[in-house]
Amino acid sequence: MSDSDIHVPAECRRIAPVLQRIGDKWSILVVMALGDGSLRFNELKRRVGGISQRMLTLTLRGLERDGFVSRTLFPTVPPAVSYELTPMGRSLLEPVRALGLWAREHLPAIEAARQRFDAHGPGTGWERTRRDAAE
Amino acid sequence: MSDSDIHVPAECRRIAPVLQRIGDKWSILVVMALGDGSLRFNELKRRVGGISQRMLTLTLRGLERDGFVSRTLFPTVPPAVSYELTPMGRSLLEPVRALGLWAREHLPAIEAARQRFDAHGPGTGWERTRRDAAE
DNA sequence: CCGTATCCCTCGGGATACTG
DNA sequence: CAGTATCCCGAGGGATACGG
Repeated sequence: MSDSDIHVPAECRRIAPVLQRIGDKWSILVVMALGDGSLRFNELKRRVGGISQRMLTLTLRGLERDGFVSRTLFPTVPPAVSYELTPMGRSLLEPVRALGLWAREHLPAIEAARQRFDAHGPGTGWERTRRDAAE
Repeated sequence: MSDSDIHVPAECRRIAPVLQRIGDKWSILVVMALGDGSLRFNELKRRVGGISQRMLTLTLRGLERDGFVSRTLFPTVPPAVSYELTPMGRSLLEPVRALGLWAREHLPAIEAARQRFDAHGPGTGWERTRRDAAE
């Protein structure tokens, strides 16, 4: 299977679920928060900011299930739990950070495009009409 | 603003929306389908496969609004419309493809992790318990 | 401290039918 | 061909309360 197979529909369908996992509301935030090292549940909650207890739990379970995050329980009283990225989780960090850098670099352009689109409505911006049907 | 600012909460919050745009159910599929060149509406629909007419329209509008895709109308009868990636859309393709390669490379590991997790339940896999509270 | 359980509401998104 | 309009359902996710 060559690298150029990526654009084949069948290939796209296989990677799409992964993209959506990463693209869900909280996963990347949690993964990036764990990028600097292990964190306990409530530390993580504060770091991410805005996430509900329920969603942090669900997100962590999902990431743990997929092998991105490891969970370590210290059976003390009160109990302590620390989360940390697995090797695979850390390797995920690289392409995700690349996308992050891209996003940061192009955010102004995106917002500008939105304003053009919303202001002048569909019809300006990158929208065009060809009087000639030839390409 | 340095590169290391990526892990700062405020920075993450800014890139998260972009990640979610890309991570929605159809956007990447459409962007990747357009990676090879411009396509007309129904060509695109067939290429992506499984997308409803409604969702293709909505996805394209979103991508157009954000400046990823340009729409060109040929006022013939019946009308023809072709979609193609803008320069920014093409530049997005790079980090997305990087993530795609990562996904393909690690998909087996992810699926294996899932089976461990689902079979033996939470408790095996990367789950651990520390009898000593020290780290 | 670290969750699980429940309620509830919004939004994504599929199916279908209709227009220029 | 390339959409728009309508209906409708299930998943996503917040708020809150409770348990070990």
